[in-house]
Amino acid sequence: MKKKLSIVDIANQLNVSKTTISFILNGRAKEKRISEELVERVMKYVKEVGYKPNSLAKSLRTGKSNTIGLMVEDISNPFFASIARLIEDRAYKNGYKIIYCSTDNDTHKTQELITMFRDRHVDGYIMAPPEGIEEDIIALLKDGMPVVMFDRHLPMVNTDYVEIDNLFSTYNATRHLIDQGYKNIAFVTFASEQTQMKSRVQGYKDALGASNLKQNILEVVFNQNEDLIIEPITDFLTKNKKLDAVLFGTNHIGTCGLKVISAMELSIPKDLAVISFDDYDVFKLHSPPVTAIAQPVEEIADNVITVLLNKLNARMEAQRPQSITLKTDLKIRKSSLKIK
Amino acid sequence: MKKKLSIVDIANQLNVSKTTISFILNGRAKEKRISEELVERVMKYVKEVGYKPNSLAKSLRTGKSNTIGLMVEDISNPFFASIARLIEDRAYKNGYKIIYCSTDNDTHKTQELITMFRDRHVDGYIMAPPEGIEEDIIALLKDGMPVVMFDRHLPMVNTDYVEIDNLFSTYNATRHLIDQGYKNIAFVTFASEQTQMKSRVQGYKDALGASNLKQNILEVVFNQNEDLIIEPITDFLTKNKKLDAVLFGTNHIGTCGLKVISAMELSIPKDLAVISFDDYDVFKLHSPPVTAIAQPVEEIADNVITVLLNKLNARMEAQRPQSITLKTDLKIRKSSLKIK
DNA sequence: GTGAAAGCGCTAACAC
DNA sequence: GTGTTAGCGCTTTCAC
Repeated sequence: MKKKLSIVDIANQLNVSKTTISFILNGRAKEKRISEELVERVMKYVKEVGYKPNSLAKSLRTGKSNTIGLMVEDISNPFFASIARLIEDRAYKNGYKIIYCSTDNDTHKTQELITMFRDRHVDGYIMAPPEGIEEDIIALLKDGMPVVMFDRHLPMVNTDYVEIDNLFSTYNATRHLIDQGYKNIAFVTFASEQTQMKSRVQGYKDALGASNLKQNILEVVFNQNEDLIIEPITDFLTKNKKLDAVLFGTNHIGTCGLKVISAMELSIPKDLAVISFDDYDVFKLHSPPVTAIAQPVEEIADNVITVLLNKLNARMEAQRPQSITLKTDLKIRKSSLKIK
Repeated sequence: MKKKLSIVDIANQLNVSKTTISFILNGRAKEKRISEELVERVMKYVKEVGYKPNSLAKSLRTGKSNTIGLMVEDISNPFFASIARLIEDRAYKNGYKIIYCSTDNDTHKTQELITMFRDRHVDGYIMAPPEGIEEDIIALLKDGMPVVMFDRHLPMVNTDYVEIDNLFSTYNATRHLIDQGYKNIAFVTFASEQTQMKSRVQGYKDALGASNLKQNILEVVFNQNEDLIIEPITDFLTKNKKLDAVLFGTNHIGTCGLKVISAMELSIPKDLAVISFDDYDVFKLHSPPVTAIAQPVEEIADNVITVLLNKLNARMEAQRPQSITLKTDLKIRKSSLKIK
């Protein structure tokens, strides 16, 4: 177990002061007019012995940790998992590490996690915030921490966010069902005040309203336990036999919905047409393939990290918060077509 | 933006030395025989002003960061995502944070990531190691870092790992196909020397051998790009028309395989019976539902973190590395039954 | 151009 | 029982 060497060891070995080494290592040699020859000698030696600065000490001194805190609803949800993956890649490429956690949409848990992140001195925050966390975020911002939200935002909090056009997404999907001739269209969503869910409901309502159709909305609770989602949907579909189409507000609800439909032995789209939010393997491979509102995950991740890196690099000039809205893509498949 | 207070501020405010504060905060009051009255006064004040010790300084001093490095193949793969989620929960509950990354099974990338983790002074490593990383892990172990592997292990590296009984899993699945009357059973796997993949192939071979059946193995390359998996499978299935069953060696291959089968308009199980590794929504919801080898993800995560925490807490006594092997569960569904 | 030294906030050996 | 003090390894001001 070779002892870790420090900047002092290097300095002693080379008969130079540690200040000089520090300057050279931080690329400030030119600025400090350190001789090229010395720079080269130091660099060579450093590489030779494989010296790595202690990032902890560096962070303690500079107050920067080169770490980004990422908070998603649930890392095992495919939407968040892919976003996390893409953000991870981009962050590492820019010298940042990611610490992540799943909030479960739980305000209290999220508060604790924010505290943990603060403790660890993360340089910036990326999050899909749960409800009721406004105060904590505002406190963060007040202390000068960059925060970028995605998937949803908090109307009372003035910070950057990247979202999709939720309203148009469901409006468009609902219109598609109407155009196909469906008349009793249901919408299943989480009971939630989150912006994205509210817009999704609104888009659905708007589309129905424009055609004078009746609303059928089911709200389920957000929960890790699938049974708590499956049960109310089963109930709902059993009681509303007239429904001829259903739009699921999230991928998780969509997956659960498909399980219910399969258990009830309903035929898609003959008995019930289906559209779900988020496009992924379960929907693509389903028989029949399920029409889905595809979110541009790569674009979302790209935008999120770009916005955050900008803020991180330009801490000085407090720029105006940006809000970015991206388009979704309705992937039309058999599950939503009308059978003649 | 209120200035962060330090232990010195507390000490001054209370007219006590910072050592005393430190002892009290670290629960060593009893041991140091500090008066209960003082302890109470300090605790009360600390809570009142919301003082939080600077964990960076603490880490610098103690050499402990309370961080665990988690390396998976790909965080967006549902198997790894669920494991990560479970490990995350358990780790947080025990006061550890997780830094994670996806290795892409790329040795070079993994080396860089290990370096990053070392830089950040993680206390322990959890990883599903790619091939060729033996040296780096051995170096880690030599420096006294706890490393726990899962999903696979490195035969040349003597450290703890948690795995499933891969050999029996595929043996059993293959036997099931044979019992159903299938005779031309293929196995699709990643071209890999990793222990888990080798055992999976072996299990398949053993089962066939016992029944004197011919092997049909397709090896595809590990790649993020699905097309590079879909294409060879398409090719393979097109060229081997006699096949009547196929066993997919991982969930990702299984998903790709289903896409191919769907594109080729083969009927499951009439034209081709199917079994895949890993049980998740895509397989459960498929029509017909796909027989799958279910890994006990919770058990895996539990064991991994338990083993690691043990090592972390008992750094002194170098215990013998443990290897834990868990059982899988073959979920038999329609896709592998013989149609009469 | 280079070096000495202060200090980031904390812990722990040692002194009293 | 409590306080003094020496670092952990680094950056950066200021002096030469």
